[in-house]
Amino acid sequence: MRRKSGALIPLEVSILEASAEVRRSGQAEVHGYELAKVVRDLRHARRLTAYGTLYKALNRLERQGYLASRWEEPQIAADEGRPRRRFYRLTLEGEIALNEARAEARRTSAGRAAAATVE
Amino acid sequence: MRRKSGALIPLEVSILEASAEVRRSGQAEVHGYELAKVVRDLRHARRLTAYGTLYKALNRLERQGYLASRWEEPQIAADEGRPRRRFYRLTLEGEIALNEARAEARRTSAGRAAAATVE
DNA sequence: TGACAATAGGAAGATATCGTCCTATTGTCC
DNA sequence: GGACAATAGGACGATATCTTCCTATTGTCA
Repeated sequence: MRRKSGALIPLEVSILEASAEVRRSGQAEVHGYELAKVVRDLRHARRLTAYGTLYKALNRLERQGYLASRWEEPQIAADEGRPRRRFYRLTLEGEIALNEARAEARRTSAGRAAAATVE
Repeated sequence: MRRKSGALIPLEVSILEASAEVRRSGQAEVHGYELAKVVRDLRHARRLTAYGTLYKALNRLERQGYLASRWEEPQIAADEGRPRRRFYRLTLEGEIALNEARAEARRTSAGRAAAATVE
């Protein structure tokens, strides 16, 4: 797939959506692994087995400035006996991009609906 | 498999063997994942895909006092960007047990050889 | 429109450790 | 010797993140 400059692909929108969702529920940050679950639910059971896909998307979003990340304190992960997590949070730019994507989706579906009616 | 009280099973002998081997090469400790490779080599390419088997054996050996373990400093794993390791080292008891197992193996193979010659 | 280039997606593996569940094997006791 | 109980073994999944390699799709430009 080649990227239409500046546009977000569906998976990326889902990720931003999930980040916003998580924050709305009172959590400032999410780690990738948990995000995977939320995204999986948002896209209703589309399995997303390949975590590589998600982590690559997270990287892209961070490079674009839509997400910011920080690594968990090593001691905490050690205390809880699990691998270290990397936490992501939605940035202001990310929020704006998400809103634009939503608006765009509305326009498109409206257009599609109109077209469907006309046909 | 039921354990003959006090006896070591082949995998456990291999583990102790590998630990001794590693130490001989100047390394005081090994972590499980690396040990898996050494053991895999000792038992020539017997794949040992199931790490669960190895970690369970490590646990048994530690409970029996043949191995001692310590966890890596969380910061080091973090700095190197990988999961935390658990290091094992052969104890004195472990060394003794290993020597006994070796002697036992010699006796058995000698017995087998003799039997084979007689037959 | 058709070719090409760019890149997203998916599979799979690396890095580490551990838990659960079921099966297979073996020692022991009668 | 055969039944039973104990437990080792293996498959698989959880926890987390990331890399590599190949394929599929899509935007763009001629």
